[in-house]
Amino acid sequence: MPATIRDVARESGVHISTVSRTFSAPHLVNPETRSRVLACAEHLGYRPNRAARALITGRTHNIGLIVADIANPFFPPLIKAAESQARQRDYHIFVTDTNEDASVEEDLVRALAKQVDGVLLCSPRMSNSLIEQLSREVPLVVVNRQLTGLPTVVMDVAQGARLAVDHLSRLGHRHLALVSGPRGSWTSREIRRSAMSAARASDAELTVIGPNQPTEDGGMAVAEQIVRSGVTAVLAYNDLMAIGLIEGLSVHGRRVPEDISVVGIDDIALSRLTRPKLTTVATPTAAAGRAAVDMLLAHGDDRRTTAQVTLQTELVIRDSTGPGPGPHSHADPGDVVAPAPGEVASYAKE
Amino acid sequence: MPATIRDVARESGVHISTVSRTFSAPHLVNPETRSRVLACAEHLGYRPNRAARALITGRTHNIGLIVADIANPFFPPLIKAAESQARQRDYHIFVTDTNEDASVEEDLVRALAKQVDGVLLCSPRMSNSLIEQLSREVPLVVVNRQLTGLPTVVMDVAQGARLAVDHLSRLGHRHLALVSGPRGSWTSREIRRSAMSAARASDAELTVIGPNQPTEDGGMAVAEQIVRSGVTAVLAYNDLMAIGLIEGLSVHGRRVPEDISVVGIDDIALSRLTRPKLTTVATPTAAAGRAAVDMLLAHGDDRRTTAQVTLQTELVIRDSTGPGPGPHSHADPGDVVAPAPGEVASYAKE
DNA sequence: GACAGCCACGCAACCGTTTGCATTAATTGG
DNA sequence: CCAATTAATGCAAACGGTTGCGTGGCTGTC
Repeated sequence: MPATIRDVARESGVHISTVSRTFSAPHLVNPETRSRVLACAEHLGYRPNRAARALITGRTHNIGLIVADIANPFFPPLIKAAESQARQRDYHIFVTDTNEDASVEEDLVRALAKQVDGVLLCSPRMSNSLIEQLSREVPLVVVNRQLTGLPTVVMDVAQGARLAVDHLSRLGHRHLALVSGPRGSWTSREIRRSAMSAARASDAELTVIGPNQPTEDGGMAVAEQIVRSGVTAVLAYNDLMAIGLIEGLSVHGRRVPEDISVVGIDDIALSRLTRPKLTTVATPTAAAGRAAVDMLLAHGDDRRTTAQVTLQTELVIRDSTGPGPGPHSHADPGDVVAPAPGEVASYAKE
Repeated sequence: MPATIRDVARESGVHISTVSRTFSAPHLVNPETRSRVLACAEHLGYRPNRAARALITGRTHNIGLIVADIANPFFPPLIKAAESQARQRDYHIFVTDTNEDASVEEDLVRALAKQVDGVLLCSPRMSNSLIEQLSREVPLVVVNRQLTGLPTVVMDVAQGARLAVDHLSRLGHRHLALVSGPRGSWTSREIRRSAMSAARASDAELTVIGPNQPTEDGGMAVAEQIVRSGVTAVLAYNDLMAIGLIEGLSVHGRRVPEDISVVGIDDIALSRLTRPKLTTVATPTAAAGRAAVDMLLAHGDDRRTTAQVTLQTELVIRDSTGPGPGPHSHADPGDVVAPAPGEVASYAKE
């Protein structure tokens, strides 16, 4: 039913190869002929069939994007940024969702492999070795996990976690808890590692609780443990969990930040709208989406370029953190000064 | 590089057509041969090339899904449901985002048309006539807009708006405002129509404010107008706006629900987590996603089946609505009883 | 024992494009 | 004025599958 290249060729009295060239190599065809062909194409409503083109060129002009959970507000800005970046280069994005299930990731990559030119793997839960194996079947860019030998883009969550712990300890909190994320998350391990060393450096105690589901419910579910543990400040794996946790704490009669301080990570739009407004570590998700697309499209066919991008994070101090029972540390001249509420403390990329 | 059907044929000593049949029509090939072919295919890591298959069968096994804004939490549950429904039938979903811009919708449909078997058009902002025109170029299922002659799935927001207005008027509110949605939204028109008639029926006054951007910012932006208008209760186009509005009202020193009651629409996950928890009209988004996929895949090639599905909505009463200045209407025996907070009032589909 | 029928499989055309090569016409240089 | 370029187009072989049709061998029937 839809017009094919042959219809256009017949209508404009040239060979199909000429029609093909008017679209894919216009400089090779006489301007006069070209405009005639274009007119016919327009008139017939002709649009090149991408499947057929893909068959011969080997490029589908599609990109796969696999995220753990579309419903997690962390991802949509990343997706939108990737989409608009891709669209600019005449690519389309295939978004899919694994429901936080490591075992479906593999299937999805394989299913996508044949109909895309590459896959953006965001926040993978599967093993490094499996990722490496898959990267031999289809070009891969990994987001939110560092992996040698593959192009990756990560947020500097270690820096963010350090900022958060420093902020809490400077407020006088000596007993902290870390509510960690899902099993298999590189980000969660990274946060844990960095938070522990930061706590040690400022002589605070850090209890790790997890792994947990990275959702509101996951945060709510640990509220009781937090209360029992007696800590006065919590760093959560992400904002969603922090928000769920605050809700759970209120059920147990604890107020934030008066009784317990809570810090999230991600700075999703929502964190500005809850009460109290959430103190959190802002991660540049849109930039990550753009970078990932750029990296995938950059190395045309040589798979050797394996750039590793690290994006910096910032601590955004809002209303969910307050003074703890310990002594405030008055900032020394040489010390990093905690910014006023609502402002932003950022460190340059190392 | 990747194995093709010919490699498998060579390795297993049969013709390519036999290999093809082992995958697309297994009953036509001898079980013994079949298992040999399957073994070779497995061994070579062969996976059929969907682009090539699409070329001859005319079916890509892909579905396009166009939404106004992925970052609006209303959509992710719909997307996830559509994805999982599609996956069950060996289809993939292409998600794209129009940034609430009517003019990019057309381009996206056309761009998708050639690489999908059909498009799910969610919450379109473009004109009916354009939709009809596009539906002749690619099978379309329209979600969140009623349109004769095309398969559609809509939520019964008219019913929802009526429930909301009745709820408010029963609480004693006589001056209501409707914060409407974006230009071009069928849902917004529908809500407006129904809310106005419900207000008239219960002798309340209804001020319409809009059109507005359907986001938190959009809600926040109308707070001042609401305050100036002197209304005591507001129905917002969606939860996001309701939440933004509540935030904006607090900036103007108004408390919800003590000073002003607010009702949202959608029942996004977030509406349970804000303070106060939002009273809202729950729309069955997941069911809509599933239904849309089913409808698209149902009518194989006959485009004549144009079922219209309407999904029922429910009023969920939480903490953002309270008594107004007017007299409470005590529920008559024959009246619909407002349910206890946290419960659900639902009407059967008409 | 010949014939109808069926089962498995091979053959080859086809889907809509791209692209290296051949062909023709027009242009340039010597 | 002819040979050598160059520009514009045609030709046909791919790309990786699917599918209608044909064929050979085997079984069962009378």
